[in-house]
Amino acid sequence: MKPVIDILDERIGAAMAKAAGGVRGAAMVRPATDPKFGDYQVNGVMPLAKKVQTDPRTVAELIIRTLKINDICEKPEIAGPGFINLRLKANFVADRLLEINADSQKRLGVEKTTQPKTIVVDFSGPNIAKQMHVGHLRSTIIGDCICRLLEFQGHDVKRQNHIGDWGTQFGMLCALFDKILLEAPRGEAINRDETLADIEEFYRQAQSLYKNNEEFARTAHVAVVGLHTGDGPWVTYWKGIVKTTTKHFREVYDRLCVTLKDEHIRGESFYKDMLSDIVAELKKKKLAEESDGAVCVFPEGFKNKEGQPLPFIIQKSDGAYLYATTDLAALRYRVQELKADRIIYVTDARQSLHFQMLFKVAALAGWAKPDMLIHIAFGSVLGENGKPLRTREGENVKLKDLLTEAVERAKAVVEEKNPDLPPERKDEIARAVGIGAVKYADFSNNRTSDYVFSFNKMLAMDGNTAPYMQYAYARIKSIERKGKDRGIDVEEEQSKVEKANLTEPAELDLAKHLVRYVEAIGAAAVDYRPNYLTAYLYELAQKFSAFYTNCPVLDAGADKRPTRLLLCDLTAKTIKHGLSELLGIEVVEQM
RNA sequence: GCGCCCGUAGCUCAGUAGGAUAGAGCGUCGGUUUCCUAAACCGAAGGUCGCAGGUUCGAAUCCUGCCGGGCGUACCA
Repeated sequence: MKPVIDILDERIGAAMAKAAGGVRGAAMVRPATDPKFGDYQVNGVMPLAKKVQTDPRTVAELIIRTLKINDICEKPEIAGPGFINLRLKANFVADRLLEINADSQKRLGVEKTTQPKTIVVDFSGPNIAKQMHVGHLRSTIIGDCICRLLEFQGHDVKRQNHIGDWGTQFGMLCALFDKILLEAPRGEAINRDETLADIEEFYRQAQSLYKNNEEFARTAHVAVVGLHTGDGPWVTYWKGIVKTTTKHFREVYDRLCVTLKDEHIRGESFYKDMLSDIVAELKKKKLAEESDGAVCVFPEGFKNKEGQPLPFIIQKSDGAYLYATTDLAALRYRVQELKADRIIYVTDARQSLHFQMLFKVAALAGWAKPDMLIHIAFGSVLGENGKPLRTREGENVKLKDLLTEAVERAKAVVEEKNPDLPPERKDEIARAVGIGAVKYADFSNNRTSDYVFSFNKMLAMDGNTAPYMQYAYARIKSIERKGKDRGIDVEEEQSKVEKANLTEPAELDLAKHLVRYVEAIGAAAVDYRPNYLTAYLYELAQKFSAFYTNCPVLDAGADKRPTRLLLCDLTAKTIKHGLSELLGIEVVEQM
């Protein structure tokens, strides 16, 4: 099914070309800014009129005269300085509704792209030996949403979880493992089931020992070398740490309904053997040079505080490599081995300079074209005090704790609102609502802005929140249940609709919005902005609520009820699809 | 200093290649329940879109300057 807006754009575009005698101009069909202007408005007449030096309203008249559109719209109206307003015919909307309902692929009438691309999405990227914290939330869920959107559009998405699993800090940690082993009583092997909390404690111990104990520091250095060369027990310790931590990642991802799996993990260590080659190649290409002992690329257009060229450092003066080096290696790998047409990096906005430089250097080296590299930046999660969210002790808020609190708070609301539900159902609702609220609040904010994290707001029943959306869905499901209780065969009845009967304003309004799901997905995907999707869904839920209060479903007459059941069903399917397929938020049948 | 982002209702925020009278939610005020979940719905009040110029048929949106805030800016990631 071709999106309505695209059909309109084509038809208007053709009529415009005729009217302007070959002078080209975009139709610029947009959703109407106000319902009283209809459903869509044509913004392209005025620029075109300017080109042909004619009064815009006269041009609009000419366009309308040749325009063949009465199969879709009511008579177009010219308004204001030269807008053409378009209002969809109820008949057309009714037909569309049935097409969406008949969509055998269950895609709600949304076509796949005709130009599928291979798109690498780099997101989440937590660190080994540490718990995931609130700083990983946005990258993880926004990245996941982008993957889901692109995949639904038909692209080949390659998720890459670029975890921090390499670096000198692991030398310390491995050295501590070794120490514990040596000091353990004979026969008592190191506990292989150590938890992440243990590892975090080890981490603290190791840091302190490293500072205060020379022998330990030496062992740590040996361990770093050992990790590189693969000698000694070091790699075994490291693998154990990785295993324990990734298990924790998995738990968090599952809880968040994020589609990241173990096979998407390709951490920094994966690229360790490519780093020297990256430096060598950049040197060979005369892009990298030595400066103050470090190997640097000085891409044009970047300046430091003193106005000197700003370096992109790829090798430290002590010979060690940096994340710049790893990122270059990863980038090259993704283009050359994963055959990426596009690479999307989902990280916080503070890293934008790094990515600007990375992309520039990659382009200079000929590893990628600039327009295939995209940094999707996002703002910070702030506490009520307007500063980055932290615990009272000033520590990072652990994601696990944050989600647990969200679920607990949701549980309290369920207990209050619906105390008679069975306990396991309450838990299910609390989980969906609590986790959903955290995710939805993040998605519904503008990606690029910081936002203030507030359990109270995200769990509110009013407004653009997960519970509101989930409630709308649950109410529809309740209608279906009630219908069945009354002996109405809901599926049968709506499947027999041959012509949707959209006479009530609330019905037509809801139906029109359902037809436009594809537009919301397109808008969200093209700018990588989940909030366009949440805005659409919220509007859908609002329109459903209006319909719900104005149009009885089960008590409607035989001429009305089938269409209303159909509207309910398609609304439920759209909400469910948007929430659970595209945003990764669970819906519940009952709240 | 330079660079990036931001400044929209009392509060939190939307505003989809510049479009018509700038929208929600919270809060405030008023109304709706013998009726499919009131975790809902309807209505009202509330704005010099930081300030000043500019570009043009038209600017919250683009350009310039200023004010205010956040972040970044050579060997952390």
